[in-house]
Amino acid sequence: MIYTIENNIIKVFDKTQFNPKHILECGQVFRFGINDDGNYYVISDRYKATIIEKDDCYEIISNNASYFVNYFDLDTDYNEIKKTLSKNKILSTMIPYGYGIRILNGDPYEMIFSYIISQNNNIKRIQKIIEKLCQIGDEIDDYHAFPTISELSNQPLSFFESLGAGYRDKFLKKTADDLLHVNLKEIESLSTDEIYDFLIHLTGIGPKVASCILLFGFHKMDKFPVDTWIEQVYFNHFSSEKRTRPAIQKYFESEFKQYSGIAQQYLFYYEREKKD
DNA sequence: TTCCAGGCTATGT
DNA sequence: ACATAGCATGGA
Repeated sequence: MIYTIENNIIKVFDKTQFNPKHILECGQVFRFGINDDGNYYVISDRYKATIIEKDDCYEIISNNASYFVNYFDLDTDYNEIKKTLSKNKILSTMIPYGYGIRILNGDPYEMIFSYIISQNNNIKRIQKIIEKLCQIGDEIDDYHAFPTISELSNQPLSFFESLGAGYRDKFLKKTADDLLHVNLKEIESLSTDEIYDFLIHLTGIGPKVASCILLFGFHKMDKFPVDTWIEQVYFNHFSSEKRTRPAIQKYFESEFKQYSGIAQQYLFYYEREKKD
């Protein structure tokens, strides 16, 4: 996709494959919001970006332009991907609702803790719990960085209990301790199956959460996480054949292959958006 | 009051 | 290998 960088401002020139509402509200990220002036902002790891719409482009204003070029996956052409995915007639009717979706390159540690919190939970409450968790992160300008793994593992269980995370507090504490001496940079170089195996042995991570972390934290686009919304969209639009969630995941991954994760985001956004 | 939310762990068969 | 009870919290 075409973009330029000047004075730490990224200009994105193709509004047909970059839309902040679609990107941020399709469920892949939790630390975002809308400023008083109506512009979206997003915080990832230690960095913050604000997105402003101009006549011919979107401007991404941040404290680390190169970080956000990678974060927003700007070197990938999503119009080509949409063309391929549109061969599926059902999906092709849903893509227009979230035409500007892109898969973000989130920080693996942040994705792990965020998606442990997400299980059997709703997005508003997930966001509240994560923001509370971030109070112990570095203060930068008007926001907090996501806490480092040592900051997290230094906290007693009572800290996690104070987040209002419910029964997940013990999962968070145990995973923080287990990850303290793990270098995720080394994990990143493993195969998708090996990373999945590593993730699913952590406490509080099952098939769905592991798939989300692979997709949003390790950019493994062939993963198709199945939650209650996707289950709905499967039964309402794709098949009346009864399947378990793992079976639904296999069904979609064999249909959408290396672009499964992107297809999943279009479906998730479509299903949630029409209820708002 | 009951049901549900980006499901997982533990415990059965 | 597969099925299911129990789980913390808060909003509809």
